[in-house]
Amino acid sequence: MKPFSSYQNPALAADLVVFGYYDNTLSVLLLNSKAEPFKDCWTLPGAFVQMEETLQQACSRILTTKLGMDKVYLEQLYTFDDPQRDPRGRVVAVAHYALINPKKFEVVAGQMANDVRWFPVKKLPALGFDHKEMFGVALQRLRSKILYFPVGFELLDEQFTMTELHELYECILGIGIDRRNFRRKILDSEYIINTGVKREGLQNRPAELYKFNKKLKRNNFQLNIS
Amino acid sequence: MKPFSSYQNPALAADLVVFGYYDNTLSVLLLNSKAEPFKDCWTLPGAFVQMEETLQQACSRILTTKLGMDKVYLEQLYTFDDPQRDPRGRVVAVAHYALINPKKFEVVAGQMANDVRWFPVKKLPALGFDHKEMFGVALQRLRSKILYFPVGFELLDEQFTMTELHELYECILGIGIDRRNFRRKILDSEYIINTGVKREGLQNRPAELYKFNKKLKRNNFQLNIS
DNA sequence: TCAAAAGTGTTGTGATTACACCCATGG
DNA sequence: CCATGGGTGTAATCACAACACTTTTGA
Repeated sequence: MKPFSSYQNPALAADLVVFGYYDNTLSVLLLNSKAEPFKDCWTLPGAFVQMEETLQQACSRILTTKLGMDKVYLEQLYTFDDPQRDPRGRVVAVAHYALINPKKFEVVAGQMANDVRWFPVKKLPALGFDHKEMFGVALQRLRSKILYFPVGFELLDEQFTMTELHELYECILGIGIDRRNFRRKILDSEYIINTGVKREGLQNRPAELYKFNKKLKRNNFQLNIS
Repeated sequence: MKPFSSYQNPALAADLVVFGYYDNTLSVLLLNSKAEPFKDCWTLPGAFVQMEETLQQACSRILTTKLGMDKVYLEQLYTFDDPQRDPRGRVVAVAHYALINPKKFEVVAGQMANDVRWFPVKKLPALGFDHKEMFGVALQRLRSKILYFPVGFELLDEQFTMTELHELYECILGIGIDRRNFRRKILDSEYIINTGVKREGLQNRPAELYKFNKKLKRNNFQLNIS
């Protein structure tokens, strides 16, 4: 049995939903493609998977070369396989999502794209391919994951205030959460540590700064939303 | 940009973790492969995805031609992409799991396999490729899914007793669940309907038979385990 | 002293757990 | 009448939701 030479295989792509959080807004990175079939359309960043690389490596390659990012939180989402999803031919795409802190990277348009921009998730333009669907799956996954796993820390600075974390959760989930109940829940979970440092220099009471408790075993957290 | 002819693509496979439930045991269907590289080894059923077919269709093809099954519950799990996972060459495999009622099908070994057998999940043999890992992901997914979605009904007969459903949950989750609390929870969720019929002929009190309430909107169920 | 955001506890309610006895049937 | 599994209710506990006032700072 030698299917590797005798059969034709679909092309394999890795596509990325890159989430970033700034100005109290959750955003997604989109490319304005230079090439057909979605020229001048916004699309998710993606690339064909090479014979010798893993999906993770393909994603890293996209992040590094096209976007100037590295070492980010990355998770596989779902594989999209509609034979018609790419007008150029059969492409099976494995969707991933990444979480980054936009402050840490300067986004640069690579050779493939005219333009790379952050779009607030509530103001997305029309997307090419089946990328709207990929985005939907990614947002859903992020929303459910943040309830039982501390993914939020990937989006914030090393140190952050309780209010910043609180606003991040409200923003991602799209709901209001009682401030005191949120604080208690988070502190009880022991996912964060008080650094003892305070954020000074504002014209109101200085907020305590926290950091993520990296030593924590998982399964210790379940946020139920109000 | 014409990557479809100019680049070589990895082979794409669909692999299946087929769960069945009988004799109070959750089992998985394995093939004893006739072909290298895992001749006389147990493996999960799988096939290469053809250019014109979807992953779902590839799975159906496996289920129909190799196993004589059709129209079963099927869900995509995860895509396995380690370049070394198949000694024959680069194969990216999209793992799925299926739920079937073994009573409804007669398992037949297709031309690819010497032998097709059900193995209780607690007594699995060594598996070829990375199929142990695929199985692990599948079991984990089934366990978490059954807590908020009525997948259990795919494994039982059309009509079933509360005790049968209870035992199924205990078996899949591998824990004991209080009988009265389970009953209350399930009935409150309205996922099942009392048919009014009873299972007669046993030498004890006849049990009421229930069926799945197919009209129910989702999101109405959250089983918390004791 | 004022504005603006940070910090803090309590109480009512609803859900979950733990638990034991009676019922219906066939042999 | 007995063995077997089927069916039922309640009380204690816990977790969550709702809620308002005080503190600290800079201007």
